[in-house]
Amino acid sequence: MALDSLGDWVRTSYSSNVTPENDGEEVTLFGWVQEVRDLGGIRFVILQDREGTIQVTIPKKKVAPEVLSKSDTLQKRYSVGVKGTVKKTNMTPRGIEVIPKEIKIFTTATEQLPIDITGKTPANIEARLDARALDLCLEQNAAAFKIQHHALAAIRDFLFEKGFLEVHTPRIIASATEGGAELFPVDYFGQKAYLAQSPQLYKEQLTMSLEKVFEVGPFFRAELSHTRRHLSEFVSVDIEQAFANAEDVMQLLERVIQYTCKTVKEECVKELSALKYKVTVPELPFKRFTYDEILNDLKKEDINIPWGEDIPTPAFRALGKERGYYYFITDWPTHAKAFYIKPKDGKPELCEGFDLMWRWIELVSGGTRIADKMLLMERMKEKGLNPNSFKYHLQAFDYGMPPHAGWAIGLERLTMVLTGKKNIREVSLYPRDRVRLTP
RNA sequence: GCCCAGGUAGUAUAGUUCGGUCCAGUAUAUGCGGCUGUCGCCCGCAGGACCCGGGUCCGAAUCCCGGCCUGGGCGCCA
Repeated sequence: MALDSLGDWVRTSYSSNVTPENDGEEVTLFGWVQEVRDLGGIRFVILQDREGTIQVTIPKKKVAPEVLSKSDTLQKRYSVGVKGTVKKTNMTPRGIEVIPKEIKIFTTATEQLPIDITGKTPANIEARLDARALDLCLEQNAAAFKIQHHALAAIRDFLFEKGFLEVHTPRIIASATEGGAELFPVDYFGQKAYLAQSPQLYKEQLTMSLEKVFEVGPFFRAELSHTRRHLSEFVSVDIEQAFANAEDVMQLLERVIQYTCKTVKEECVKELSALKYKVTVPELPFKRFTYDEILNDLKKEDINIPWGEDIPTPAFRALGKERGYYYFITDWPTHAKAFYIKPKDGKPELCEGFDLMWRWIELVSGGTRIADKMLLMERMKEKGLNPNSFKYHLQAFDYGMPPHAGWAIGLERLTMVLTGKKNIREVSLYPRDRVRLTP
């Protein structure tokens, strides 16, 4: 088939911008054929673009022969341009249709698509991810990413307003940031290096100069996790603030979350409706429970966690909804948290780390950090880490490390909460997990 | 890494209990034909599948073993 070029055509409107008030006007639309319904003497072509769909109506005896013959060849997913006249009508849900004067076909598509794009026979997540580029052409599948965009924009707005600087730290590092989690090794000009699991140490160092920083970016964990809420590559929204403690950054966090929910609820009406999901804006302050309180509540449910152990997922599920959807857990046992979390003054078995939970999902973790070099080295040793491998980090503590605190939001997990998606792979464009490396 | 359940046309499913009724049914998609107001259009026709390897058996989609993959859960982790 002879394909058309863009030529001098310029889009005048997205589908959603055309309203009955444009009756009689000429528009140039770009997009894709979503569906062709041919009734014999009349043909309906549903044109889709990023913002929605619009009906192009072709009364076969009334349009120009070139338009008719072009429209004869149209198939699903052809990339097309339509120049035509807007007509007010009560025959379509939108109250308008477009009668074409000229149609351009830019590219074609295979006859048999790998997934059903009309939504009549929804595909499984696996088939969808294998054909992700096409999968995202479905409104309800793209919706989660539009919501993620607005959520991240809200977070950025809020942090900029509070005086945070956006920074970028290395993804390629020489040694483990935190110990614990498994790292992906990479070859760095013959040296052994790793993909970063977190910006933790760098963002802490930046508090002694830039004071309030945040970073949004991907991080990598080589864990063999097999759950609905783990990815090998995930996006973290990290902040770190000088001259602040856990309570300060918890207050910042709950406002960030509230503002984000409010923004998404207001700006993503169409997307939320496509997802059939409602976002509720949480009240402030979020409830705060200590680790001991959670353990006591679990005892009432006949779940006994020995003091000092991490709280397993089934225990969180058992706690039910009465805790509210968002809640903090504070006062964790020091040894259950990372080495850089500050033990409580006068009660060193507890620490100033916290988690923000959404029901049973850990959304955010954070805390007051240790600013004292000797104490930090002590904690490293207790965790079985060798302070020598952190010498570049530790030297920063010789130059006036301020008291500081911070947190990290798992962006995909937040997106799950904002979209109602139950599998984290739905809210990652091209998810990477233990077995999936493509597309 | 462990436990449970699975893997059937492009997609989604029925059939597996108790091997023969299944050269595998249905919907949707695709192709061809028809239809002037559809919007999950409708009608007719056509082609299209039992995850891979091995085993048992007269006979395997169905039973057994191994592998790979998927869903759910656990662990690890965040």
